[in-house]
Amino acid sequence: MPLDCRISTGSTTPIYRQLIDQIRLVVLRGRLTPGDRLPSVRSLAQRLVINPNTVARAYGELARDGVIESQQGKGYFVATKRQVYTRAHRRRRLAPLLEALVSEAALLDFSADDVTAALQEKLREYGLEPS
Amino acid sequence: MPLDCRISTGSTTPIYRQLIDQIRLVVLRGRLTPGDRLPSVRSLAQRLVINPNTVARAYGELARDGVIESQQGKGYFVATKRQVYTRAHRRRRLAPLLEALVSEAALLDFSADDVTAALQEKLREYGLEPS
Amino acid sequence: MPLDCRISTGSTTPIYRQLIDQIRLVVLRGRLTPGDRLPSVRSLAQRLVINPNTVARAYGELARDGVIESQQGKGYFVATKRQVYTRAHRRRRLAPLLEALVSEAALLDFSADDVTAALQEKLREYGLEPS
Amino acid sequence: MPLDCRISTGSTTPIYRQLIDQIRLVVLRGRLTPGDRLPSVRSLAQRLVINPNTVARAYGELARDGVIESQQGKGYFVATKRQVYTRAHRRRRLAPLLEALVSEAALLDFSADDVTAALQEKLREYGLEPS
DNA sequence: GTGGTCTAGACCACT
DNA sequence: GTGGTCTAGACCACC
Repeated sequence: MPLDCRISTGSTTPIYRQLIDQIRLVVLRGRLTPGDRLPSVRSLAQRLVINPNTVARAYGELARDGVIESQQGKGYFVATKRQVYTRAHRRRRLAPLLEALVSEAALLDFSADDVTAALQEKLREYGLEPS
Repeated sequence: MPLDCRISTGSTTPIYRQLIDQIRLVVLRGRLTPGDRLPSVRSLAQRLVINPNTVARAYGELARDGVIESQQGKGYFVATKRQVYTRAHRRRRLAPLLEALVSEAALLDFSADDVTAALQEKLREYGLEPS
Repeated sequence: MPLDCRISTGSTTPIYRQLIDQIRLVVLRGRLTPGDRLPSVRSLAQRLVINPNTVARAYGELARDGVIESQQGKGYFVATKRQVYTRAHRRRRLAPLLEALVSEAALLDFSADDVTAALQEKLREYGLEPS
Repeated sequence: MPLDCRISTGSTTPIYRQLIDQIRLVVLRGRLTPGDRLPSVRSLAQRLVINPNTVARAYGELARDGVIESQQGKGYFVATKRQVYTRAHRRRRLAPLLEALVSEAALLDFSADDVTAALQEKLREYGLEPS
């Protein structure tokens, strides 16, 4: 049972973004490993009852980011070389979100402990446990 | 030395948003206190070499949020009554930012400890110390 | 003790407006009756510690509206002919405020009973009792 | 027949405010339901013969208030989750409008009964019947 | 095609 | 002088 995605058409985040995020997570969690084949554009589109172009776009962007690779005529596969981001790159991507969170928290007069506690809870939700 | 703002026109975050964030912080830090007058729309625009409409938009949104107040023909002033929010309201406003942070952190394969450490650092930057 | 006004300089409503409203009310309530003399511009300004121009402006607008009358060299007096507004005029002035109230109440999902009850309370605050 | 708005350019209330009020009402009355698409900024501007920026401003403020939501590249849609306010919050938002109404009514020498009757009428106009 | 931002400049009302 | 509104037109990002 490879890749069970759940799409909500009513959401404000576009479908192709939902696909991208879910596939990235599936790969990250190791439920699909390097070399595994993804469902074909058409089959996934049919299963999720969405436009094949939308799936194609998600696959395309994932390929551009090096998460998956296309093999002409065969389909898309999880990339063999795992994407390695530099520490700096990863921090740079996280920074604005961290900034937004803390700035809003400060404005709302949350204490440092409140924010930290809320973060722990949300991390657990995402399966990220402290060591 | 009233309200030294720094605007980067090259940034992806729009100018009016940069203004809003900086003014919110200045008020939060107490460098401008209730009743203090802000620079006039036109003078600030001239100083930052941006369009007065852009400043007006930032001021307008801050006023809608209750951070500052306008007095016709006199200018903008830091709001006298500080906004009071309910616990539920505050959590509801923080939630999407927390969600965005952790979801991106998971995608980037950060450990729970990494995120927590980064949060602590940013909290300190904002003057929020753990008790 | 004629005309005890209370001015709040911190308020967002300009001082001259506060003066106008308070004097209108005092006349309306009959605490100053037609022919009564108002404090001189300079004495009232001194008492309230505000700019004489502000008092002059308030008096001027009240005179323009026919609430008070100036007698050259003698001072300002409550108008002898009481302003008579037509029913239509008065309703026209109240209408937009009524519209604003009910429209916001509807948006906030208040019941008709809630709004009516809140109105009764506020009317009592202003000394307007139902017959 | 989607969203018939009527704009009066002669009115003292700004166009963008008229738009906001009318759209709020249309949503409230259920003539547009959650998920429904609003006319595009440019098409509505063209239809009403006003500047697109004016429509954009109205849409933008409605979005900030959570009445509608924007989906990049797709358009504006009636918000799916209806805003939930606390009792205290709702009363706080209604208070200044109530104050304005009663204060003006007192100034115009309306009786408590007059104001109450006028309120009942307007409430009925908005479909709010007393229980 | 859609919304989002910014500029330039005009006119008004208020103080 | 101040803020408030509106117009005209440009450029970008996203879908």
